Amino acid sequence: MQRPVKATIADVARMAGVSKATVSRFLNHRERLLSPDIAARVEAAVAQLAYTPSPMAQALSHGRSRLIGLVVADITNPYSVAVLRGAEKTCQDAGYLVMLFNLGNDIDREREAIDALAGYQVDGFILNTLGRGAGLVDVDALHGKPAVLVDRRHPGMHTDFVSLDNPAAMQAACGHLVEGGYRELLYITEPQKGVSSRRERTAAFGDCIAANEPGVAGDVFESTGDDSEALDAALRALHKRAKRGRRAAVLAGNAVVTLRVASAMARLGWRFGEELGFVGFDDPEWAPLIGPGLSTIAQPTDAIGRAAATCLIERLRGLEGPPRQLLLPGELVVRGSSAPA
Amino acid sequence: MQRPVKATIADVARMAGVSKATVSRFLNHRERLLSPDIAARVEAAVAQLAYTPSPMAQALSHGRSRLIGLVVADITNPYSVAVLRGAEKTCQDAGYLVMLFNLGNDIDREREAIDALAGYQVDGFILNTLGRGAGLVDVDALHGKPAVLVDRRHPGMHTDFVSLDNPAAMQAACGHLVEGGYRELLYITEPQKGVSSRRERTAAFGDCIAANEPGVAGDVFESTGDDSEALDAALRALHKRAKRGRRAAVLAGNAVVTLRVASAMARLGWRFGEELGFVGFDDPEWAPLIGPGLSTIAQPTDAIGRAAATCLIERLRGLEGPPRQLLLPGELVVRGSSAPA
DNA sequence: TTGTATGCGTTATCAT
DNA sequence: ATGATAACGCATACAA
Repeated sequence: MQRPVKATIADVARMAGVSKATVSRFLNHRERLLSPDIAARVEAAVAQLAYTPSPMAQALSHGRSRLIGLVVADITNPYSVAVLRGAEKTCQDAGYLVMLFNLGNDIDREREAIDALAGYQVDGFILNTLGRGAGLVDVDALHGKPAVLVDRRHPGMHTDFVSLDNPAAMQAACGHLVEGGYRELLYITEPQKGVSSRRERTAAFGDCIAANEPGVAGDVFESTGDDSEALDAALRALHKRAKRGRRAAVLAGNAVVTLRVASAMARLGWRFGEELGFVGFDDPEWAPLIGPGLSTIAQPTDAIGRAAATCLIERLRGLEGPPRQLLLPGELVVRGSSAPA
Repeated sequence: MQRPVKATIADVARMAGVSKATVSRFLNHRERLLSPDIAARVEAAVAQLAYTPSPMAQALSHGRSRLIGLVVADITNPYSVAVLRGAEKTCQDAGYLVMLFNLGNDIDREREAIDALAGYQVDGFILNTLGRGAGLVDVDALHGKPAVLVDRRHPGMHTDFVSLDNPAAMQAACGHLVEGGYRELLYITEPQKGVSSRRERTAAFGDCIAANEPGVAGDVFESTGDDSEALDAALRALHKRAKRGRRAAVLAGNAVVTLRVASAMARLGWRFGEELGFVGFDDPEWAPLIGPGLSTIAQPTDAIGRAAATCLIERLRGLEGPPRQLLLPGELVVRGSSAPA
């Protein structure tokens, strides 16, 4: 005796003895008066049939799908997942569903992702992609739909942008180390390529060093996943400089680099906070468990995701105006790895 | 001079000088002969206009959306994300897009998630949920669409099921510890409640102990996130038993528990492989970095995700037959935490 | 083989 | 205030 087929607007109309148009109006334009008795009848029918409009049909007709396309460069990245989580929740709460497209670090598929998502009439995009490469989207590849960029800017695409306040975060990290007596700093980042967040952090690191010269010296090392020898060598060189009476510390550009550095320290038999100080961007759950605990810059990932979704939804509701930038503050989490002398 | 509006089948038909039906046939039923010249004209028009059918319209008309609904209990869980990654990739490769719904551990929203997804006409479901609670879906809540369960079975819902081979994995872990000379085993799991995978692992642990009695003794402890004292006490009790000349080891039911145990060990000032041996389910990236390295049972998460998606897509292609079970083998990764005497 | 007409479930534009 | 009807973009019986 079950109704496996969902009730349609026609069913409701028939049961209420009115036209489909009336039912539609009841649902969408409650403000406009409809005679109370008719409204009551429609309401009853809707309740009885447990009627819910088909989002697909709505999308086809009215243009809006209540779908948001989320493109992420690499879902393996815990940062991306953390952001995704906040964004998805906010979308859900606002009645939007998320369509996910993972690029798997295939930088050239960005355009493909946008197009696939646009095919499903998504109302807007949240983009956490590299912002470079062959598949790079120009602003009008978005099919006229609004987008918000997360963590990484795209050259020439001026849309809303949400990210960590990289300069402030880097300054907090550097300041903390300098205060702790560290004088030789090495910033280790993934290859910058064109990725805006990496460049911003590296630039901010340079600014911090410049501001503390000549007492403090700094260097930058680009680490790739496949050359642990180079990383070890860089750490040894840093340590050698420390030997001349200047304490040395490493700054890691993200959690992936932090992991590499931790592995290198294990290989070298060194301890965080002893041979080398350490502060890393991102605050993974395992940071407290490595050696004396890793000091970190915790990103407000959840807030970033929520802000991105909120930003987009505001645009979908018609908010006009120039592109906005939301730069959220990071939080310095002090643990043993950056212990002062 | 750009065309911001996507070409429709009508545009193609007009340009080719044929009817929409002919275009549709050209796209969907290439096998049926259409006169070569007409086919050529349609093909040219399609290419020229860069025409792509609207999946939404197709879904509305033809019923199929090429959308797959993915419901996950908690996207914070790295296991879920790892599975999601494999599944999403396989779906993409098969031309399906993934709609994501995260329950955020709100066990009662499962039904809501299914309904929301079904509203968008998803062709099928991949479910990595708890399988209990008020919102539990019965088999016909799926609106007649196929589903595949991942990691957790649902009582009374017989659909395809993909998961780690829990008994074999537990046996490998226990066997390894017993061989290494460990005699007092403690299995620490999240509260089992009704979750099938937790129950299976606990049961398998019991079987392993039984098979090794009386030489080996085992106990089970349910750990919640908010009572570290209880966990510490359990570890102390275990260690006390070890003192009587029987080496003791902990088995952790998943990565979350592993993290809790590692914190506890740090609090107690104990070292893995010394005071207590250790093997944990799941192989997080940081496992090598905790103490002498944590021995683990690595789950083939990517393969599980791929298998789940493949399973579902086969059903979508019409595969009939009784529900299938895919039990994938785990891999014992030996590190320092389970060093023999 | 190809074209015409209809339906999928809604919303919106007209009348009434 | 309400109802008929035409889109929306596509697929498919049916007619030719």
